Amino acid sequence: MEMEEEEEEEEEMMMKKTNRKMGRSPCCDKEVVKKGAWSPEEDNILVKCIQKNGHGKWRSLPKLAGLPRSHKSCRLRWVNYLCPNINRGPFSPEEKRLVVELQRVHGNRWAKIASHLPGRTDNDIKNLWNTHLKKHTEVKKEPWLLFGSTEVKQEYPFGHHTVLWPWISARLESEFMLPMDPVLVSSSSKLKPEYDYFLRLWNSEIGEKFREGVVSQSRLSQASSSIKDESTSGISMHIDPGKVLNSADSTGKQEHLICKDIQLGGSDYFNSYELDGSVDTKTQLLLDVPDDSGMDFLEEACDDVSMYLQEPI
DNA sequence: AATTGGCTCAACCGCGCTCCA
DNA sequence: GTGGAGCGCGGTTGAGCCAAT
Repeated sequence: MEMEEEEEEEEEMMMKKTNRKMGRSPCCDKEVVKKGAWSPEEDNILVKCIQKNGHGKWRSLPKLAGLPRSHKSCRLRWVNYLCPNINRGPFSPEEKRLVVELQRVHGNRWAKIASHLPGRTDNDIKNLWNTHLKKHTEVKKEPWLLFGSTEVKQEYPFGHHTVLWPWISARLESEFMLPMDPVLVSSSSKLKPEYDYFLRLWNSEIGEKFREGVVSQSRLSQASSSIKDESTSGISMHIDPGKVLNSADSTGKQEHLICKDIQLGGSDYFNSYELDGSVDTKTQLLLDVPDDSGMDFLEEACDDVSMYLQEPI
């Protein structure tokens, strides 16, 4: 049995070497392969084969397992269904909210989104989006449309503006990733216009108070259960002086951003950052956005947050 | 009871990227 | 530099299920 497998592996190696020189071998897709739903027997064979040989060599796996399936089909079956890490339960409201926020940030990059949701596959998320969440596309594009909705009033009883914080946090988390790309660091002009706007919002008095925990933990938890706090300051940080990033603001002025490694307090998604340098406390600065930027709703959010911060806790 | 329409989700298809000879 | 192999990803399809008519 083992001898046979060794011979097969050797044959596989020989085929690989030969194919390098003789062009593409007949793809298994073109052979007679079984399509359609997988039977429990096939699942069993695939799982046993992967447990024995590991996954990664998808091309050779169908032959190894003796399955009349394409390597793509085998991979898909494992990745989307048989992998033991997969969470096959229904999506929680929190997961749905996260998918919506991440879709807003990343677009239809389902694999990227799935990487933020342990146990969920890109296919699951894609299906969730197409079947449940797509109808909210307009709201996704224009979050201020959430203002006043019954759902938001129920979920954000302390002010509908708070619905924006998870969204803003998600944007920041994503946008701050951009300068970490060496290409982008060396060419900040490639940064998206919105990037600077979100930085300034986060860098504002309001953002500062938000970070410092003026918005108390209890309220934060109601504003977004995605953001977990460990201390009264709301966010626990560790400074990494090695990560000093540059970005240009709308005037071309360079700001230095010190990226901090954040203790997430239970959330592995919402990283947070604090800005070092010229902290502009004027809320008006936030509103200095072109009319066609699509960010006008933030003006209302800023007003709401300002009023909110003055409310007794 | 039969039909229809909508919904869900597993699976397929094809494109594009990366690696390597 | 070029082209093939291998793989991952996103879009799409279609079978099965279920509720409404």
